[in-house]
Amino acid sequence: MLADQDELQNEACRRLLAAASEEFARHGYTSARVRQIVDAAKVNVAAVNYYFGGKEGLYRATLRHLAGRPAPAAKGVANRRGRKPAERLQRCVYAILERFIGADRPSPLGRILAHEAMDPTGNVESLIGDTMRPEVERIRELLREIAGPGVPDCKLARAALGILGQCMLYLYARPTIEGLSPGFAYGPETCHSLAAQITEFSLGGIERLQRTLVTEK
Amino acid sequence: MLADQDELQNEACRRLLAAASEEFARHGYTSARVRQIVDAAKVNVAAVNYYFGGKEGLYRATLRHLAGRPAPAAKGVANRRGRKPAERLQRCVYAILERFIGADRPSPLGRILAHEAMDPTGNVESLIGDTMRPEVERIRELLREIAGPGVPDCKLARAALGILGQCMLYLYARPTIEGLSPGFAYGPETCHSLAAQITEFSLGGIERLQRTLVTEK
DNA sequence: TCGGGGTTCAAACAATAATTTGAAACAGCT
DNA sequence: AGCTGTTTCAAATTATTGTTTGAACCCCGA
Repeated sequence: MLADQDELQNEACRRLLAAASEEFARHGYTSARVRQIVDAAKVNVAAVNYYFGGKEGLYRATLRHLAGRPAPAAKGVANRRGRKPAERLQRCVYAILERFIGADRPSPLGRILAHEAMDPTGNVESLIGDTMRPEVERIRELLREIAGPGVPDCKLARAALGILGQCMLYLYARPTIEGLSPGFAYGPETCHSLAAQITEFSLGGIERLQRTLVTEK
Repeated sequence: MLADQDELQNEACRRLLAAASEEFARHGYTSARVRQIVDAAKVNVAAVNYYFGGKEGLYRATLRHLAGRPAPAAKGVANRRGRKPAERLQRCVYAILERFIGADRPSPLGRILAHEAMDPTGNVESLIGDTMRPEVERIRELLREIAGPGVPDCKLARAALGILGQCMLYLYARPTIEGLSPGFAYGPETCHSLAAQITEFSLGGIERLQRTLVTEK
């Protein structure tokens, strides 16, 4: 069995990881079939045991491999000072969409995490938290900046989750959405226009939160 | 094998369907184990074949059983005239939350549909559309009523999906959310306060859509 | 009491899927 | 070429899971 850092040295390993990403993304850990993976990877069945020690080992390696690479739009971009908070929010939303939904094709990591969220295997409890939490935190900071100190923390937290929810819908329910609104198509432009729409919508939501707060007082 | 309408006549069938709902909801069709189901139902393994002709038959029966019952908050309530559109929207959102997320405990139908959305088995293509589409349609009509004729249809459609997305997050990602914000707890009150928050937020979003449209012109 | 439909049961069975194995192929080195 | 360690392969093995079987059971009417 290979050491962790050797995972990509080998051609067979690389194809195996690529195929595994696809299969696990489509079906989740339990429903994924190693036969399917090795066929797609054009590799013998024994290879997964030889290199990764079994299905679960391959799963863990896949997770490491996918989560290891940094988010497509790095932190710095969205956080750069000197931009309006609204614009930073939009960049942040775009980054989430790109990372979890995928700009050109569905993001394997996103789908795997979605499966895990629905039906945890125990292999990623921390991973989910570690990859999601920063996103939510960043949004919440931005919202705080936009909304000012008046809006209570709990409402802001839920608003942040709401934004995340709007993004995640396009990850979780892609087949459903495509069936539901035939005009809707996932394409390279989708991420941008979605980010714009979600941001706009959410800014309005925040404004209204502020206003109703004032009214209540 | 029993005819469809006899599914509930029998004590064993009832327990079987109840247990199946739970198991399929937790893990989805493929990952669900019939042994798990029959154990929980305190019924012999052979029963599922005897009564339903197999795992898939049981799955279909479960779906019929769950989807057959009308939505907890019937159509009429949300659509009653003489209320402000905003209030009707909130009732509509609440109905969705209650139906798919569940007021007291997670809704099995919701979770099964979520699994299907992620990884379709082909047993419910129509069911998903049939249960989701009316909700989205209703929301879109309400939004049209609220937003007036100025906002283009496509933006309204996405806004409706966005609202649905905010709701669905709490269905899909329940374990994640609970892990992410420890203060958050699902309880009987959750549906109401969530509905209020989501509605408020979304009304703001719509307002802003109107305003930016005007500005653009 | 008897007999027969409907139901339950433990055990056998079949099908699917993961893992292991031992031999063969390969690459690099002397 | 001959040796050595690594990788690949088809086939065998084991594990898990869904399905079937045939006997036992139960209830009810003749």
